[in-house]
Amino acid sequence: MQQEKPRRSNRERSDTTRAAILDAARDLFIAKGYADTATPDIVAAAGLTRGALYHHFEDKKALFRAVLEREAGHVAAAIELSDRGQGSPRDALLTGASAYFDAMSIPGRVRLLLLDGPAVLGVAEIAAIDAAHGGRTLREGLAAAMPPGRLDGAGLTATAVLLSAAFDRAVLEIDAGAARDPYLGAIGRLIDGLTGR
Amino acid sequence: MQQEKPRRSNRERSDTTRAAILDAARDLFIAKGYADTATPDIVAAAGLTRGALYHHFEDKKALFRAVLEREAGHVAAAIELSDRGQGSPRDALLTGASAYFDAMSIPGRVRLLLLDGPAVLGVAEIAAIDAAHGGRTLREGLAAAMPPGRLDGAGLTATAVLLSAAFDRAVLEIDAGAARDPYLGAIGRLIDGLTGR
DNA sequence: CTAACTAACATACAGGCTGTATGTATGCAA
DNA sequence: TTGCATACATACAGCCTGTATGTTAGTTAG
Repeated sequence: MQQEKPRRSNRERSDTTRAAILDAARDLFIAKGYADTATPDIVAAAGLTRGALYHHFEDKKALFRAVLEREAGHVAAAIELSDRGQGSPRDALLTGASAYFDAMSIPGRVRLLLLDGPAVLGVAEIAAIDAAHGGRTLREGLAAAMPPGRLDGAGLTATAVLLSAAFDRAVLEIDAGAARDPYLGAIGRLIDGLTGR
Repeated sequence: MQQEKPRRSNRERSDTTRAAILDAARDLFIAKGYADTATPDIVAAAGLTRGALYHHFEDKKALFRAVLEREAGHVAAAIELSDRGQGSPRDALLTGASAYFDAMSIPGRVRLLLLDGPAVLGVAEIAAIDAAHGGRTLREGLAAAMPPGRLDGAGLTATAVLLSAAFDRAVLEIDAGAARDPYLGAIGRLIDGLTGR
């Protein structure tokens, strides 16, 4: 019974352990929240020790940030993918909202991105994270759907931000057990009201 | 130099120390956040020891909850107070929004009620807290301002929840340094769109 | 090919924090 | 005034984070 020596390159080793730590951390952050998740538990779940964690990440918060960035990337990719529809600007907004609902219905994403994220990293950093992953789309979609010339840049930005907040709250409520249809309907009413029916 | 013996009743002692702990905790939770605030620091600021804290509160989270409830009460009271205007339902909504903006501009309230609160206590408990302090008003105000019969109960509730989310995000942005006017304007546009101009 | 260096971990340690258990003094009630 | 309960203070155990140090394996210079 000769043991198979892995003989992997350093790069491979780093990548796999990094991924293992990220996966385990994600699961535990989702299950118990950031504060109640201990680094010994994370590395135990990944079959490693805390030495590996602190070799790859500066501290627990940096690990959390890495988990969030990966998750935000997945959400952005899912929305991007659904963007092929070329209906009216109004329909494009509703399609995007629906895709956002779908993407955020993956268990744990609400907690990661909308609850623990802002509290642990602060609003500025969270805004930076999902701005880096395509936060422009909503503002542009809204600009396309609004009657032109009625809104200056600041007004448009503020409106897009508030609409995004409505999206977030909707997925929060749905995640907490609320029905999806009333919130998708309410989003539609908000959009229709803004774009002038 | 005879020392003046306080000779206070037990009830008095409890009330003052409870208040002292709540005050000190509020200041530190605001300044450093819930997670980075240590109970030794809280009681040191209050001139007491941890024994007093754990005598009056079950644990750190319960203390935080008590701080939040007091703060939510102040916000609700401020809004209630501004509610005397009996203009159109639409104006009443905008007046309420403005009052909410004012109330939440007290430093630290955004962090307490909108960032740390949901993350530490969970959305359900936060919802319960500000439902207990008059969360009905927005739904009722919206019902009065909307054209009647166009919305069932679930739709109205969802719309009110999303509008409330927009309020929250607006004060978050303003708290983070954004200008107030664009957001008050955006709120107005949302309301006008919902109520059919 | 090998010696030196470095990356990728594991192990050990120091400080701090939370929650609890225990001790003490003061108000209160019989 | 005697006994009990309330309002604290003090002491302790366990856990967690971040760092410092040790060890093994991969990489590179000569």
